Amino acid sequence: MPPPVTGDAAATRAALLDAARHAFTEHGYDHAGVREIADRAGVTAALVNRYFGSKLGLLAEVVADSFTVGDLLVGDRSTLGERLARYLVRPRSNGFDPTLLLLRSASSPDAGGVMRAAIAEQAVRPLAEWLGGNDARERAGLVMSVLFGFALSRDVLHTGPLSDGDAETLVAHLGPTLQRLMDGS
Amino acid sequence: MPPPVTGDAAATRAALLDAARHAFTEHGYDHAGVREIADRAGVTAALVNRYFGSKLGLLAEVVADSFTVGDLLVGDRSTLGERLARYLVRPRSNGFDPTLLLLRSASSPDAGGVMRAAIAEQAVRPLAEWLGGNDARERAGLVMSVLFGFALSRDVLHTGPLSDGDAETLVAHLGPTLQRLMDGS
DNA sequence: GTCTATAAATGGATAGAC
DNA sequence: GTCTATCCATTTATAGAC
Repeated sequence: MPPPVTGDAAATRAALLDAARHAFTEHGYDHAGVREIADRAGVTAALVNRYFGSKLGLLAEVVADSFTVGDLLVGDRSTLGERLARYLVRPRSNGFDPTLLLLRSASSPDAGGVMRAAIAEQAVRPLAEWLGGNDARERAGLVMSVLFGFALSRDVLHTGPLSDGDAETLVAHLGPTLQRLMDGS
Repeated sequence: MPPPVTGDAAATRAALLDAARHAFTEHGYDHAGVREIADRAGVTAALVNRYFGSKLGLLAEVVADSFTVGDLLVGDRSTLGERLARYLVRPRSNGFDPTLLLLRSASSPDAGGVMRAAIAEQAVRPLAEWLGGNDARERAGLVMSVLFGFALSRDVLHTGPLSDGDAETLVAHLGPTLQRLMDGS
């Protein structure tokens, strides 16, 4: 429900992108309709096709730069495990969340390919290079799988102990798990 | 493509259940059509409603006992981590796979509730009781999240290092990770 | 630039014949 | 018991008016 924009193509495009980020996060690609997205942006569905060609084109633009992990790879390396764990157990926001968007769209026949490519190029590969050492690609893949698995269990499957449990307890178990995977020990 | 069964209600029901297990595994609940399921069973779609009330009723019967973890919890506890890791990295079968069915159906608005309940009752809770000790529920939830995360990354996201990588390398990292989570150390 | 109207396809469910 | 025919809702995409 951003203020309805009228007459400005760039602003309308941006409003549609923002609405799509929210809708794809909330419902996943398949269950977010172009009508709902257009409504949130204050326009009609025809403009999705006009500006992005198709619903899939809209998704492609959304995920083009949504999964970069650069922000997480700063600071002391020996404490990254704990920092990742704290990032994981943070309260869910109700807006745009790339991880949730991924989990809820990955099994879509239409969106699957786009999502897979984005994760491989924007997350796993850069993390493997940053980690370095033996089995860097395998370790990077495993680290990402732990992040995805936790988010899936907590926010999609609503596994009680992970969504309601004590945050510090979870960090105490998750932090060392991630740190060891990254250190390769 | 089981041999088309005719005239026997029990056999037809069983054939539909088996076809549904395969179709839901392969495409997920939303993208497996009742027509496809009926075709695989050698009958027409009307019989799905006749025997299961609705497509969702068919799913409910499929998942009623599909996620029990009893089979995995046998043998020496100190080596369960490695055994779970070997189970995880096994070659994918092309038939019924409860984990894959879960991952591909969990974000469905229709099927989500059924899947969540099944995982909580058939997997997380029994595992927590089996583990015991401090933070048993949290540790059980985390163990399951690692299993799901790996399967998701390997079989849905097709993360290269996990699907193509050396099995022993993956077991060497995954085994201790799971063992420590279960031991709580 | 944006909208209305509609095309075209899909998918779950039901009625009734056999 | 099983099938055929049909209904009804939904969704993306397009044509053309304003």
